[in-house]
Amino acid sequence: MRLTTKGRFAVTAMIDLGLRQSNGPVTLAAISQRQQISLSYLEQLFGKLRRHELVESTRGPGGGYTLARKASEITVADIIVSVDEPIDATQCGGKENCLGEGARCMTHDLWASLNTRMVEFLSSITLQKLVDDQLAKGLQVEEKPSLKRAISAMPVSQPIRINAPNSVFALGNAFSKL
Amino acid sequence: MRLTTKGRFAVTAMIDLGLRQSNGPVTLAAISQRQQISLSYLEQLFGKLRRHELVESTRGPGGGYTLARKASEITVADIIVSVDEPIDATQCGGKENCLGEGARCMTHDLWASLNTRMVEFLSSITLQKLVDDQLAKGLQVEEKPSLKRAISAMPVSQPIRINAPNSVFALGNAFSKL
DNA sequence: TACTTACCCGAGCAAAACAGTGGGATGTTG
DNA sequence: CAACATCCCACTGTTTTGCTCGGGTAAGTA
Repeated sequence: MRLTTKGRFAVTAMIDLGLRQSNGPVTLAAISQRQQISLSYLEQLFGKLRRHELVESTRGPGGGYTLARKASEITVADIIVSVDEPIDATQCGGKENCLGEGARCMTHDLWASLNTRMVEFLSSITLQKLVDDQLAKGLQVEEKPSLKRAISAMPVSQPIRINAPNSVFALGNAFSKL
Repeated sequence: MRLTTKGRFAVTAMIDLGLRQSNGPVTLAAISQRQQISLSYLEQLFGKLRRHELVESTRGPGGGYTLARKASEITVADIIVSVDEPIDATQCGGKENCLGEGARCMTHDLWASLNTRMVEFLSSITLQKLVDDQLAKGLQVEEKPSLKRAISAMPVSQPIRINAPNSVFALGNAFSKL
């Protein structure tokens, strides 16, 4: 489990998608504009997200991406491992007795447990939660009803624009040097 | 807050230090051998750890590094931010209204909260806890009493070698593909 | 059919980060 | 003094990041 800006981009894009997919597929071009992420980079990220079955794609005009399952069933951990993939934290290739004498290099057990704790933590945060946070923070999702294609079985879109507790920057300065 | 192998190296080295500093200063050369981390790389990491006042150095023969404060007062978050430093997760330089129209680019608040949650989590894990885990896992710290220098006010070394619940690899395979 | 939209895919590329090397300087001890 | 061990800086090679370009393919519209 690595944690880089790459994963952040992916999570940001997924939130954007979660916020707007109730109108039908969302194009990468739109996400690119709103979130200031290069289109080609988004394509690479979503290629991975699609291969990990977190999103589904629809080609052609009116197409774009939608979540492959409910936002409440997608976790931050899912997203991050999808784009950050491999990583072998143990650095000795997972071999036992990496230092001979049955010593086993410590990082083994150590990172095993720390890593699972990280994964557990990030698995406890669902995309739905992050989407709700954004809505609660006063973000407005502009309806774009100019859509020809009626997606089959469009789920009941959750109530939108729950303008709520302000304190927009309550945490914003808490890590100016992080 | 980034999370890479660099931070892992630092945490690993700090645990090694925490395990053995009761005998007096620990040399980087020794940590390098035990943990299989290049000496020069360790020097760089400990340079940062020292500048962040997590460790103290003693030069000359018999010298080495010791923890600057009790292991129970050093957290994983402390270590990681020391070596991983800067990172501006917001990508718009912390400016408000980064997209004009008072829109504020979402990543702002989002990463603020997710980041603080990460930091909170990693701050809840002390070095002492990790050291105890290692001891509990059956790691044996060989005493090296051939030490001439008696460090002033050597703290009472905690009981060592608490061979305890086995299950060494209970979690080890839980993330073969992480 | 032609045209547009939008996903798909690969090659490549500059900059940064990662991990390590080398050489030397400084300070401490015996 | 010599040995030790931190300190410090510059430099290297590899990987990852983040991005561009160029060309595909599938789906919808006229």
